[in-house]
Amino acid sequence: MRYSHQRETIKKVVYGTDSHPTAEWVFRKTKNFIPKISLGTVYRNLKVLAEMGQISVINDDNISRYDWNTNSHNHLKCKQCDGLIDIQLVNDGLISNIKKQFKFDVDDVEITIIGTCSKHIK
Amino acid sequence: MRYSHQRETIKKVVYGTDSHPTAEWVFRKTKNFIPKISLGTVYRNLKVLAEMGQISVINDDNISRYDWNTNSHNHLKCKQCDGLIDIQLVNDGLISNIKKQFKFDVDDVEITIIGTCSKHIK
DNA sequence: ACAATAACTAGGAATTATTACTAGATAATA
DNA sequence: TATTATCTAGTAATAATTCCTAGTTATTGT
Repeated sequence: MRYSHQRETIKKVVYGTDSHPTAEWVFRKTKNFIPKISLGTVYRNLKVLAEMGQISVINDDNISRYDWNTNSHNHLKCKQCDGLIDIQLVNDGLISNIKKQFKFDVDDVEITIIGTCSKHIK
Repeated sequence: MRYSHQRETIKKVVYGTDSHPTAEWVFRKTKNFIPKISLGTVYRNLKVLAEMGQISVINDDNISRYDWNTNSHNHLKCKQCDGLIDIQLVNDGLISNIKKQFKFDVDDVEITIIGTCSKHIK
């Protein structure tokens, strides 16, 4: 893996937000630093960063969003503003339970809680 | 909403499997009954069936899959065979907890457990 | 039963997100 | 500094899904 200015900049952009941005958003932001960067470069580098474990990918409504937070965590998803909020739920016992009950080797537990965030509750 | 042979057939196809099929799969199966059905019709009707609450939509790796089971339930997703297995986890207290802790009105809790199913564990 | 009509369909074009390709640019190395 | 393997910009291709339109069909009133 060779150093690349593009990849470093893309990484900084993702690390600079909590908004779980899409590739398109990362592309627009990165253009502020590298105006001639191409969308394909953004996609390719988001993918390699994810493969290297430096960012994580979130699957949201059939589009990919990216997250600097690679620790296993969960999300509150607001239907009103479409925002994703990070939370940390403790699943003590859940994993070992699943393993016993279903003979299923657990790698990760994805929990997304859909609803309405405080901004939209009167 | 008018009766339509196509829609009824599509619904029966979805209700006839536990495999959480994609639109493409439903299209192929439905063609056995209505050879001239078009993919657009399948997509449109899957969407209206979901809007009517008669089927549910699962977002899996950026493609939509459909499920006759509209009760809130959870999934085990096997990385090896790409299968989805229905399970029912009890989240006693989780919802009210989230509501208190984050002032967030919960509509649904989506839990997908990623890993390896029994078929692939030696 | 029949005509009127609003909703539905097939077929194909359009759109959106993403990946693939390629000629030229650039980081690493000796 | 020359070599070279990796990377990028730009663009074409692909995949999933939605949109559009002329023709078809279920429904309703007569």
